[in-house]
Amino acid sequence: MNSKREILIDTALSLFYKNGVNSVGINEILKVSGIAKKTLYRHFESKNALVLAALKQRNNTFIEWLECNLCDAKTDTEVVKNLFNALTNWFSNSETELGEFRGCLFINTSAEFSDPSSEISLYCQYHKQQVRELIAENLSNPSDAYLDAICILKEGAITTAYVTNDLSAPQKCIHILEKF
Amino acid sequence: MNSKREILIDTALSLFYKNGVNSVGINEILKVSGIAKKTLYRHFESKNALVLAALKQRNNTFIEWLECNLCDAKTDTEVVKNLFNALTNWFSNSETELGEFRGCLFINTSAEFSDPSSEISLYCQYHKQQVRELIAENLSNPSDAYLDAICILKEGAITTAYVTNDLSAPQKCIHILEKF
DNA sequence: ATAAATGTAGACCGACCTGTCTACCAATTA
DNA sequence: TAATTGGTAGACAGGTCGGTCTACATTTAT
Repeated sequence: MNSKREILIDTALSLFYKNGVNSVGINEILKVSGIAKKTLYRHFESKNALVLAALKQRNNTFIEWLECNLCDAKTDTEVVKNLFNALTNWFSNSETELGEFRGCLFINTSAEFSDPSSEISLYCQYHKQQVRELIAENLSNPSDAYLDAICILKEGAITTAYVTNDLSAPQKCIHILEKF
Repeated sequence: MNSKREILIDTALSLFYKNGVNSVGINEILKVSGIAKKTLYRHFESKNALVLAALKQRNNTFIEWLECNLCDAKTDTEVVKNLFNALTNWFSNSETELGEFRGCLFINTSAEFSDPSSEISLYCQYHKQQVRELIAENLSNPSDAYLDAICILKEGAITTAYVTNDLSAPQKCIHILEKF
């Protein structure tokens, strides 16, 4: 019976994403999930372990979501369009499985953890690699330069949308890549 | 005599940038700066006020630094080159006045403050506008699309460099913009 | 010289943090 | 039936948080 474990991860993830990892205490997660502290510490040896589990969950959800959005593209330009249209939907809260847009959890979490060699920072880095590989798999023989451009613009779109509240950033990225 | 005030801001800023705003306590700032708590609260009514002052200081430093890097450009492509070369220098810790690279303080701080209408989040947004305007001033009749491209790529370069540790991102941005 | 402002040192407040522990309950399994 | 497992509730420990306050020292201005 690992349903408690899953409830803990789901609750933690939604709170972490909404308010930031360091701003959410264990007790809040317990209160919201209605699970006892002892149970949490049977499943996770520390808060960091729970954070890591939540990041992994988010990574799975996100990769799956992105996969679905890219898979039906027939040309490279369609992949790009699908990718950035998907971002637009995410930013405007049309993708329920991703939750209310609050930037990228992995960027946000990296920002909170100053040690780049910590397990958590490394996992954030890993997530970005995963996304990059997924995009690469959906392109036909992409050059490194093209892939780099897509990925940098993707990060730029996420950051711009979140910090400056400009939801049109992904559409601008499509135009930029048209000329590439 | 506002030297104490300045010391507090400088100390707070360097700690905030290194470790994140929420991870740095008032007491740590006091210990490092060697200033009494009462003095801090005479100058600032709350920690948030100190955070805001530190952000303003960072904004000034950053804008000044960027201004110096852009001002001697003669063509638009030179402005772009100067901008992204400056980012490269920043990321590789060759710009002492910006401190050891730990991403963008304003992006990081936005990530920590979940309420987008808070004064702090709004100031982060303001900073990005300031940078955009500064870039615009150094370009000759730039189209909105061109300016958008530069700014999105800039955010992408910062985020990519920080999260995935790819210091070459700015140079890739130059190539992307060459084809624009 | 006197008064006001600015400073230091740090005790203290109530709240919250992660993590441990006791005590008890319910369900499954040998 | 007895024992094990997984659960609840929450006190507790040791520490940090932002912020207030007292008591005293030093500087500045009138």
